[in-house]
Amino acid sequence: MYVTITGDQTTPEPLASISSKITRSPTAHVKAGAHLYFEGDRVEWLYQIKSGVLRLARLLEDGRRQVIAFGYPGDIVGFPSSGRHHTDCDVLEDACLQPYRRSMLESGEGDPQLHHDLLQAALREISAMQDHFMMLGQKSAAEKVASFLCVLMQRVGEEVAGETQIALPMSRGDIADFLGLTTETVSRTLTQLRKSGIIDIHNIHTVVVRRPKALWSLSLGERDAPGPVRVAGSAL
Amino acid sequence: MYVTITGDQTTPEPLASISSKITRSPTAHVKAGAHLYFEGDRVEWLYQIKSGVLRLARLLEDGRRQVIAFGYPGDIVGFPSSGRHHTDCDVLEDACLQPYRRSMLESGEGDPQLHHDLLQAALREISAMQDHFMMLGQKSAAEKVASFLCVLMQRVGEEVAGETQIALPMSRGDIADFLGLTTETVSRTLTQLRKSGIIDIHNIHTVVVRRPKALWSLSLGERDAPGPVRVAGSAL
DNA sequence: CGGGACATTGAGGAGAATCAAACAGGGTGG
DNA sequence: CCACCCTGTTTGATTCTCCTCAATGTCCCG
Repeated sequence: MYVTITGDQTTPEPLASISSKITRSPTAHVKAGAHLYFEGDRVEWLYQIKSGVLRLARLLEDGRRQVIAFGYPGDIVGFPSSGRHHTDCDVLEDACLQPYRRSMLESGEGDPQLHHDLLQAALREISAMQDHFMMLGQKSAAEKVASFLCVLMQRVGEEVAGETQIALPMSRGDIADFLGLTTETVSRTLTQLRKSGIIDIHNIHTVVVRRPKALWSLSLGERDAPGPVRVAGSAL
Repeated sequence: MYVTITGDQTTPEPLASISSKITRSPTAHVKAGAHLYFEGDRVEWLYQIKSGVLRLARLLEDGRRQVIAFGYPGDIVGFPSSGRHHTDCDVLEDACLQPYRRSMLESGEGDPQLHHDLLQAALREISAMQDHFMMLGQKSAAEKVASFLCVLMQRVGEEVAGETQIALPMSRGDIADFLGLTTETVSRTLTQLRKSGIIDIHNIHTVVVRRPKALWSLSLGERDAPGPVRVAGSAL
């Protein structure tokens, strides 16, 4: 999952509908905390995520870390470069994965449809990463956090009592390293969104979007938030 | 071309050696200022750059721009997403391009070798973009500019009188929008590199690297620059 | 109940953006 | 051929966003 909010309403990351009927390996179940692979490992399998959440990250020797992407249902992870993994990947939330042999992507003998689908997934990946560049390079902290929440809302938001609820299985530090911010800035920004009545923080790992339009506006860098301000209770 | 300086000495972006013998279209020559395609255009062709420099960019409606990549010899541009271009592309320096039909990437009928090479290029693209994330999200202005110059040095540096000369066909604004900085910051950073004797600015479009090791150190965020400081003349 | 990891909040400062002004350089027209 | 202009670059002054450092708070798990 990348941050692909760019202004147009298009959803550039539709679920990859892999349509292979044959040579399907049994799905793998992995537990939170497990590592799928490390940078430099030889690539044997790609995985399509059926459920759960993964984290892909890259490290600099001085300790700085970039979270490259979060893997959500529908995403495919493990694209090889020169036959090797280029990120670390571990599990944030118990996941169910559909493995595909690397050869299905690179040669596709025996299943042209699967080969085609995996290739299309790689091309969508490139396009989504380009949008993510825009976010990393040009957006302010508030826009980044708002964009991040918007994407999650679209991808995995759950309707609860007429409002959209978002699970955040990752830590604030993960979000920070994903958006190019610090833990403190992410935390402060979320607090501000809460105080302005745009979101509600049910608990550390669950937020509720109260004013989706305002969140969307913020993600695009618009100053004023549309819609009525419904701050319940708080006299701040 | 992406900024792929991550600490290890590996060169993650070797020239793609497309080895097709058949169905080769004649090369196309395009002049500086020309547009190859726009965001949203239907993709008919991919291009491998034989000479010259291209610029790939994406715009936000409020005017902000992200330069996604510069296209240098060896690079392939035009990867489709849902059959369409996802960036604008224009020519910074007169270029010679080898076109490949989109179908050669997506189905590859008739030339499996070409199909394979284009796919590998797409996978290398993903990997290079991941490194670029690291740069955009985690590096300081000085590190970004130094990293940028290091990559250019490797890719297109010319040995002139024992020193490496780099051509910069793009504007400071282009560099800024590529690195997630402003024109002024890029300019100031280059000036600082000049004053510290690491580079020389022959003219606006040509810099000479005087102390490659120091530039490399800076790109990794190391405080002190190794090697003797040979500031000729200037008493600053 | 206590400990540890993570999150929030605060104060202060650094780095980059912004605003503004001078500067260079290349092309055009007189 | 030169003066002028236009665009892009450099430099300076100032502002402000976000980072850093530090303290406090909260939640989960043994």
